[in-house]
Amino acid sequence: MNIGLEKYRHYYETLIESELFSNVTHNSLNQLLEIATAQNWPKKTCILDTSHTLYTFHILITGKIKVYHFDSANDRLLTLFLLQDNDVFDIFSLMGCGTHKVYYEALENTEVLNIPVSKMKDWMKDNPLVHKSFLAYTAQKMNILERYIINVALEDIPTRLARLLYNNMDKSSAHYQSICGLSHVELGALIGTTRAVVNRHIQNFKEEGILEVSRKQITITNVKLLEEKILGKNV
Amino acid sequence: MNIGLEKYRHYYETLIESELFSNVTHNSLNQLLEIATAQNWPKKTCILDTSHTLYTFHILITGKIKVYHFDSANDRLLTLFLLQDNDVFDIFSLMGCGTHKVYYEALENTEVLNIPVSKMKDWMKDNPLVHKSFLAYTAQKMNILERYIINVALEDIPTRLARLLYNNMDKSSAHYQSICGLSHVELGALIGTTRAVVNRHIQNFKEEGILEVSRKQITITNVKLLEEKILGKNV
DNA sequence: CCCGTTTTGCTACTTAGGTAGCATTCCTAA
DNA sequence: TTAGGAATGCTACCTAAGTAGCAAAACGGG
Repeated sequence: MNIGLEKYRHYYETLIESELFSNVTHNSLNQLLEIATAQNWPKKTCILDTSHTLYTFHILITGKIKVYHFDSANDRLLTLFLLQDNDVFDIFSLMGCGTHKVYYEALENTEVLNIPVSKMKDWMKDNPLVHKSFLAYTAQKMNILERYIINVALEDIPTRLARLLYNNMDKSSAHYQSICGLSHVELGALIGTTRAVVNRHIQNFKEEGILEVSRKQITITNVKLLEEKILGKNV
Repeated sequence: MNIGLEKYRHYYETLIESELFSNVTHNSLNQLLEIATAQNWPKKTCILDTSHTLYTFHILITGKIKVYHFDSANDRLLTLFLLQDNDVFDIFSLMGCGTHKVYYEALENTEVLNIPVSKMKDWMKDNPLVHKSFLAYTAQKMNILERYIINVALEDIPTRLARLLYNNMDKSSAHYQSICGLSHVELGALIGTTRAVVNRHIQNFKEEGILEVSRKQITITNVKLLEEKILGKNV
């Protein structure tokens, strides 16, 4: 990797903390960084070429990336994952599962490491232990998907919306701000509906005193009521 | 394993053909069979105790098992997977992901191998290469889930139903029978709806000349029309 | 062979959610 | 500073899908 020592150290520190590379030797990690190139994806960068991730494996260092599917029949997006620090993509290309039709978009300024898939495969062959942590990682993602599908198939939109807000609530701050910076279109894509419907229910929540809104900003004012939305009215 | 030589050989032959154990030595495979106990699950056997799979890992030899979630709020089932030969469950318990709330039901007479999770973990430690094939296996399952969620979130029920029938169509036989032996309730659970709605659309398909029905038996009479249902009316 | 259970078919009703369209507010880049 | 584009709020409408309930048909164990 052709970069300054500081940057290099930054990447190294990030990877060493990742569970994916926890049982990799100092030496191997350096070898990984050797075959990687760093890249900056400014906010709104889109990867619409589905074959791109077929040949390049990515490690997300900082930032946020949306993985989504586009359905041309009814012109709608569905966000499958929000990737953050230490996420990697795409596992499928390492397995030779063939293309899967997903697109990527940077929701924030994002730093990624690029690694040619063939070289990544070689590196993994030299470091067979990583398969175990990659397996754990994949299982975790699969668990998220499983809950996702249960929500979409069996729960109504108020419940799904409430859960989305609840899970992304910043409990540390006193303000309980949730999913800052996402428009109603993005919220809709995250729960499998349209912006109009999201807006409708946000207005309802507002009337019920659950939250307050300003532009691209939702503040939960009554957490207890929000929890009730999720648990169902009978609880 | 305390069984006759023939049975043992049967299990051995089954496992050796599985992609999951393709790069395992003869010796290791025998060790695996040593710690396993065979069990027969008659049709309709249910595993409703979610902690069961937390302590016992299973390899499906022959038969068919439904993995499903139950939603008490609206009294509905959602089938997440149909497991067949050489499937294993549950990967999550090997990863220590904690319980995930799914139930199991044998849809046919089913032969499984039972292996205590702790012993399975030990065995995997001795055979680190299997992590790679388990990773590939999990990725494959995840891919199925991804398509599942896209279908449920973005497509209407006629399309989902058509796809289900199409994917399970027995193209080898001249009769194009689909998902034999499943009731409308089961079909509903497979696409995230209720039996009444499934029946409604099956009647529509029948009127359109796509299929014919008899009890627990659907025969596709016009594959081309069925394909059009999936691709959308504009194609 | 018969009785109870399961499966299926169908009617009628209700409603959540999708759609179209427009006006207002807010932001930002030229 | 301003023009154009996002983002939001809201109305009205429509339809797919969920629900309840019932009856006929088919099955299967005793």
